[in-house]
Amino acid sequence: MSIYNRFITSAESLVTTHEETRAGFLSIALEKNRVGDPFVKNALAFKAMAAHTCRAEDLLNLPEVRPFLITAAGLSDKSLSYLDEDDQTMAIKELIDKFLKPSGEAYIDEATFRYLLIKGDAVGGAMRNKIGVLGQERFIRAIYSSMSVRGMVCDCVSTNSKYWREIDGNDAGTETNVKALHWRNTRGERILVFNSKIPTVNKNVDICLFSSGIADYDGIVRHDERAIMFGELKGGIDPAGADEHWKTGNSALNRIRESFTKAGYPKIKTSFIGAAIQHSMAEEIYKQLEDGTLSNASNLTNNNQLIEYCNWLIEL
Amino acid sequence: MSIYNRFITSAESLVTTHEETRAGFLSIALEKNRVGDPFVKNALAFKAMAAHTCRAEDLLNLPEVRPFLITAAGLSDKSLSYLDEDDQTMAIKELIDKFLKPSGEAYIDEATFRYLLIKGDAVGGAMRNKIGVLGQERFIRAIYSSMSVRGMVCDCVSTNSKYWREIDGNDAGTETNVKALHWRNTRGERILVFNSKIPTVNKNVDICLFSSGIADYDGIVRHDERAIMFGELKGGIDPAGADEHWKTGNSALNRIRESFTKAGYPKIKTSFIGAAIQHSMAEEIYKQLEDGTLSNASNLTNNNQLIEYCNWLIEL
DNA sequence: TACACTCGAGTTC
DNA sequence: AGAACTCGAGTGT
Repeated sequence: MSIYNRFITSAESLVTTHEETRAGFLSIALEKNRVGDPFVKNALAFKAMAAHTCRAEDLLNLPEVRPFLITAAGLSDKSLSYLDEDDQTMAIKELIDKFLKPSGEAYIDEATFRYLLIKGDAVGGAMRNKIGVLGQERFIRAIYSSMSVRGMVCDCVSTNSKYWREIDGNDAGTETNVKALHWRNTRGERILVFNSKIPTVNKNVDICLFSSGIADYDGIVRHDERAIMFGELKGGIDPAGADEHWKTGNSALNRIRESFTKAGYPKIKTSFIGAAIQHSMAEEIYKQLEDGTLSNASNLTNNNQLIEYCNWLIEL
Repeated sequence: MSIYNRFITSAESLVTTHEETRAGFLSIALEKNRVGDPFVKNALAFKAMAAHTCRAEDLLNLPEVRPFLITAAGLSDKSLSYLDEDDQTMAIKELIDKFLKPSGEAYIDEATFRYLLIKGDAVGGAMRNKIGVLGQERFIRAIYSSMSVRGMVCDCVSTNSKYWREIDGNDAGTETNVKALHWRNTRGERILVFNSKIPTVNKNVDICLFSSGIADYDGIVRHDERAIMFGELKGGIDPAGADEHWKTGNSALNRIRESFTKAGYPKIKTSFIGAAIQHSMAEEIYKQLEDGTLSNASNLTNNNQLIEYCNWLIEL
């Protein structure tokens, strides 16, 4: 089977360049500084609130700093879903006994420092979500760009709205908060839905293409017979995570194929877009493209490949 | 096909209990405090080193604080592999101009706070590695326990040594830094290797069982004909990560099966041990146990299941 | 030494 | 409310 994407000429052509990796890490650093800002402010606020206390134990009498202390005690917000009030109180007491008291007069600094260390992990988590969102936006800009060249009209519905509006690809920001896009190609109307739970798979899917008009958008994900293509999109640039996330994506794609085959639609198309692609996984992707397991793919950081992918997607 | 593990009576029996999840998150918090300690100390040391400076720019004249500033600028150690000296210097200058100067006299606190935020992400990373190691140790203790009941003798080679020594399962700490175990069962000698790259798969595998004596240990991973079973071990307890990591593990296991089938050994056994198992993935695991795709499995937090798994492993 | 392992910090559906 | 999405912070082979 020949590969649809003219810019995938070999497994190697899928691999991310060093320069793209570098650029990715630099932009992460910049963004991380911004995301961290509120926590720096919180730390300063805590210092002010605690300034009039004399000893570590006094902090227990300030209910307004309890959330701060819970964090300083090493508890992530995530963990709080599994811990009750007593667990949290116990953690705070441990913090005071094992770390704040021993630091003597510097107990406020000690608490502040520990708060920041723990919130640093939180900043990392928030960043990872943001990186994913930025990847989707990059993909959507490529779609607009491909459509713009053809003079196509595209409608959009946002994550935070129920109304469709026509997109002007030149407007800044139109790639943010996109829940779904709609357009018309030579074969009919198409709706591309992002991050949606597909009942047949019982899992969320990054990219979901259906044959549908806007009027049928509600509940379209239940119409297996209208489903055309599903795709996984991985926006991260870390080479160390590349194979890890490809393995996850590959399992997710297999679940999609198995579910749709079982539901009587074995011809469902699948595709993969990744920003971090390493040699070894590129070989696997290339093989899957050759044997038809994957219908298309692209390196998100390779514009030619990405636009070619979008051209294919739009005309599917 | 019937399931080897008597304590896997249904998909449900694989699912992790809330109490185990709670305990896991609590122990993460405790450990995180310990791992964070050195960074708190670094922060204090920086404050002392910078105390005699008057303005943010003065920090540029202190070469010994450059690594500290690189971190404060938002650059992870990981990212440094992709960034050159100039990139790093540029990041530091951004830090000074955008964050330190605007904070006026508080520039030392500002730098310290940002350092801690970034290192907090590092602490998180180190923790995740540690959690993985603790999972392996828990598994090894179960193996010792199972052997101890049978009065079996077990030899061990550490990650940091080339010499085998006999294990006394009652000695504390013998489960740490284990690279491989050796024992003899009714069918012959067995060596269980941890975290080893298997040439045939060209990937690292968590648990690798071979038919081999100690004398043949070197290079045993190249002997496909001696390979008996490969397993994935996931020590994390976060329910939110459970399906994610099962997908990864499932892909890894598929690669093992495919590689060994291609190499002429289609009967290679595979297994999965996970600490965080959710309902939906439990169904998939259970199905794979029923149809023989997986030879065995266990929830790492369920002692009956785990011991039963070890009994099976030891006698394979 | 390049490559791929560890896993949970967030968020969203 | 519960399940599963985002991805890179470490580490080791």
